[in-house]
Amino acid sequence: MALSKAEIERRMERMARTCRDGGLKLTHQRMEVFRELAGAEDHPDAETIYQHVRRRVPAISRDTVYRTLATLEEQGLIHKAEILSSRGRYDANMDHHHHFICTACGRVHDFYSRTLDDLPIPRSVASFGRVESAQVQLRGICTSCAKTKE
Amino acid sequence: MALSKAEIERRMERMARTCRDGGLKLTHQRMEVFRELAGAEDHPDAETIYQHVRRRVPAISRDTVYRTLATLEEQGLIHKAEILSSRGRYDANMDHHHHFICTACGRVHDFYSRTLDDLPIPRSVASFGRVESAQVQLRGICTSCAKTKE
DNA sequence: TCTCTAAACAAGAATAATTCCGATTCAGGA
DNA sequence: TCCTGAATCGGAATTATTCTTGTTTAGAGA
Repeated sequence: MALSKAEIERRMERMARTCRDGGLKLTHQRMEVFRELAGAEDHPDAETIYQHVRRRVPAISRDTVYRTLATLEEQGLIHKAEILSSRGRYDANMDHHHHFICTACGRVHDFYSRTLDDLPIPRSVASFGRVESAQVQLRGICTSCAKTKE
Repeated sequence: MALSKAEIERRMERMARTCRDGGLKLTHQRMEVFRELAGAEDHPDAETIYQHVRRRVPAISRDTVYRTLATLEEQGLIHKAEILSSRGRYDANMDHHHHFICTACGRVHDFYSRTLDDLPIPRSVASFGRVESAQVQLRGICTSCAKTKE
């Protein structure tokens, strides 16, 4: 079940409005990168987006795709999923725990919660596959980053 | 509050036992990489671990650190946090949602849950900082990967 | 204890994702 | 239409990670 044309158009319009409000130019490239994501449901990566948009905008560069994705994320128009930083982070704490991630400095704090260890998984998820683990990720600003910002 | 010597030793012993059981050699390098993580609470990345271990084992190579971390993770002795794959994944769905991630193929499925949108955050987290968003990550094997494995 | 061998290691080259840089183009306001 | 700063292009640079080749070594067995 792909997204409806109407939904895509709604997203395109919101994007155009946000860009205008933010003083960002509505370039052909920017719109096509967003259109690609607005119609996708499979969380594509930058390279995939680049390859698809290139069919419509042959001269577009990878750099533009990367820059545009970063800009759109800043504007709150898209999400970048899963990645904390470009580096993997390791941890020898094998007790079941959850993470608080500071979006400013990238620091990760573990925390524990019996309630969160045993989350109610919606029945609909079963259609995706078998769940093997569940973890809560909190994002925010840590106390030391909050201090330095003031 | 650093980890107690006793806890570190407990982890070291478990590591030694696991290696022996798995037919893995207890090399100096392997033990020092694990010791570094066993005593750390800050989720260091591979480069940081390399720099620290190097002070004790000057000739160790980055490759060994990377290989050892992968081996330790396979053995269930450490966690690799946050990273799904090496590529960022993008998403124009800005409604609050959660993720089911297939650990075999890396595919990501969105799902929705009012209950999960409003998780009870433990009071202790407040000491880390201000929480701005909460998201549940489920990991497992998706139906299509489960099929091809049979 | 000594020997042997597969497993593990070191060093640096290779790869992959992403970002930077200098030159060029263009969106949108005047 | 003209102008200017923002955005783009193309390729080089950077960063994290993995691979390759030759060397070392843990630990099994004599």
